Amino acid sequence: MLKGGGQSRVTIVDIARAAGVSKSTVSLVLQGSPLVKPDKYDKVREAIQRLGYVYHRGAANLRRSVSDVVGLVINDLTNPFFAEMTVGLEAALQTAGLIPFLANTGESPTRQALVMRAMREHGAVGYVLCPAIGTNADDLAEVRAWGLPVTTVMRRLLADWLSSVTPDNVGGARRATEHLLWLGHRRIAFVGGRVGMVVHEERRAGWETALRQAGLPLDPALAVESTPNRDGGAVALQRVMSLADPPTAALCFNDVVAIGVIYALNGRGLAAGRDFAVVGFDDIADARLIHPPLTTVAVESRRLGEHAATILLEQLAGTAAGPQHITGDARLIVRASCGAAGAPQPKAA
Amino acid sequence: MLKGGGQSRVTIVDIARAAGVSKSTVSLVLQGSPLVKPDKYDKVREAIQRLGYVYHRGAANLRRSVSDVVGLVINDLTNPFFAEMTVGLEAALQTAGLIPFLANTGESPTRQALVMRAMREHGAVGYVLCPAIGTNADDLAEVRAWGLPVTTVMRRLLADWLSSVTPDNVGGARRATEHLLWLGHRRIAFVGGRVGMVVHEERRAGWETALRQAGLPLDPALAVESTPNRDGGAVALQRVMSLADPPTAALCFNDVVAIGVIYALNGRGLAAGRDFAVVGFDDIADARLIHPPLTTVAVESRRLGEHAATILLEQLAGTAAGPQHITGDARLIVRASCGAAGAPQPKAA
DNA sequence: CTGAAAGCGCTTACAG
DNA sequence: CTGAAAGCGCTTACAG
Repeated sequence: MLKGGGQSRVTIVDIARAAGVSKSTVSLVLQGSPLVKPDKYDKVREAIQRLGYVYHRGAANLRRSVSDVVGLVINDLTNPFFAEMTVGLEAALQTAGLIPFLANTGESPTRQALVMRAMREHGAVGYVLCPAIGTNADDLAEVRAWGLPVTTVMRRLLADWLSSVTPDNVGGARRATEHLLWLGHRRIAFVGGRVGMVVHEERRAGWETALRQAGLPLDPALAVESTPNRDGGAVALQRVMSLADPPTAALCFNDVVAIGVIYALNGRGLAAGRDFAVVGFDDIADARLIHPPLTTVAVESRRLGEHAATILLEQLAGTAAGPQHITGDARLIVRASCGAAGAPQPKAA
Repeated sequence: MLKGGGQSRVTIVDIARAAGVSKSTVSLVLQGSPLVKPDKYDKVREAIQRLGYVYHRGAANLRRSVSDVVGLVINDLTNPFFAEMTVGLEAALQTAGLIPFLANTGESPTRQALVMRAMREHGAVGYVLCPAIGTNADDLAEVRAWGLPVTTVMRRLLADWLSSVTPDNVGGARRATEHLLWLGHRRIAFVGGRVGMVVHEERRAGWETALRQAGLPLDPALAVESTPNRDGGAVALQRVMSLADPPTAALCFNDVVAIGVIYALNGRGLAAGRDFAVVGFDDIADARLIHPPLTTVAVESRRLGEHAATILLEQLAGTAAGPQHITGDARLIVRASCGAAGAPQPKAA
């Protein structure tokens, strides 16, 4: 609200006067029209340079009743996984000539609503949304009423008007669990995350499916919730290890939780990959750098962002009929923390 | 460019008709003017709700010749340090009622220029810029010509028209080096970063100052450049350890480099904090979680972003005369990697 | 190939 | 307290 454009702004009228043409001609030059004669074209360009003219896209869009801004509404940019995804998203949209409004909601549904409305008032014609924890479909009722395309990414919401891009959480968790079973484990925990988070439900479902298909009983005590961070992982591990019949392996909600688990194992004098098998999910940058390197399910964060951009672009172009859904890859990457590869560093207990 | 606002947009004229008032009255209601009688006021609000009107801020700003958008141009959002800083920045600006256009340049000066121009065309009235590596003042000549306030954050540029917010790199590096000297080290390396990066120059200057004040000779072989990431840290450590007279301690360009150094030490059978002292810079989240916990210089990333927001707001309000400069804190945090605290985990060589 | 005129959605003096 | 009119910076038929 604060500020004007400085001293009186240079407009196409000024350019027209300086170049000795009408303002329509200037407008045509601005749009690269072939209708303008080269000599006038050059005069206009020269005047633009000389007067330091800057195109007022808002005015143009107002007249044409179009807009090229899209909203990117992200739950938590300080999480490297989401940051990576956002970067892929933003680059793809920018390449397509759209101008992305990017906002961080810090996992606050309230701020999310505020920000989406501000973007709308500024002409957003579509959104990519990674919803804040606790967002439900009702929170988006106002957004829905706008009738604009919205694509959720990573966190699916239960609403049929939304497009979505998610990794194959169920399949990835199933394959990871199958790998642990193949290594001979029979007591496999599922550690971390919160019931109610869609991602948690899906990954846990993959774990359950693998156990069921192996004919193993489902012990509810082996699935323990936590905050989805390192501390949560550490706490959850303590919980599960204090069971009468503790597990020998854990599939973790994500890599960050898995790293917490590895530290907690160290604290108990146990080494991941030797005394206990740990598998993560996401394949964040830290996964390969921690000791032992973390076996995990790789999710292509940047690609997920690009997929979301693709869907949004199709919706905006009107070539897509109704909401679209893309499921991204979730590939098991075997490193040392599950004990399948030889851990490179010999350690005394 | 793609898209109109869907089916014909609801405007204040529609609201005026529906509420049986003139459009000026609607406009006054929108601005919360006390001039409108309560009964008409309510009628208007009701019509707004019923017709699903959304305020067209672009049109309003065009008419008033003002704008509330500011540009946030960030080098690399996938780096947790910059992500954190950005979040502080964005929140502060949003709270002030501005609407921040956030863009990631991926360390590309070209993309940076493109993005800043696009923002300008969309009405940006000021910028906070964390410049891409390799940006020099000339790259910003066009930006400068716009005459808008620009605040750089973290990476200072040599240009007197820019405001800046930076941590106390020189002081922090000096204090860290003094601590290593106090612990008895005499061969202290400065590892990582690239000559030409202002941050590198400043931190290196702090290291040099401490050595000089201690009366120690400056051995140029002890300062080795690297890419500012883990791999760079690992490579740089190898370089410095292969000297005829290797160091016993290293001040690292940043924490990420320091973590690379710690891993490389492990690879040589050495333990940071016991066989070799390592100090980082930044205090990223990983610093306290790695083993051994990293002694480092804490930079308040979020605060830096908030400082930058403060400066920009003052410039926009016109209360600041000329460019402003803020230097943020840089506090030494002693953990185990420098050997001052007892490393908690006993390990065999 | 170029110029005069209308209009995008809003705000703001200015009458009444 | 409210309405008619002009105008922000642009684009787009429409004449010529």
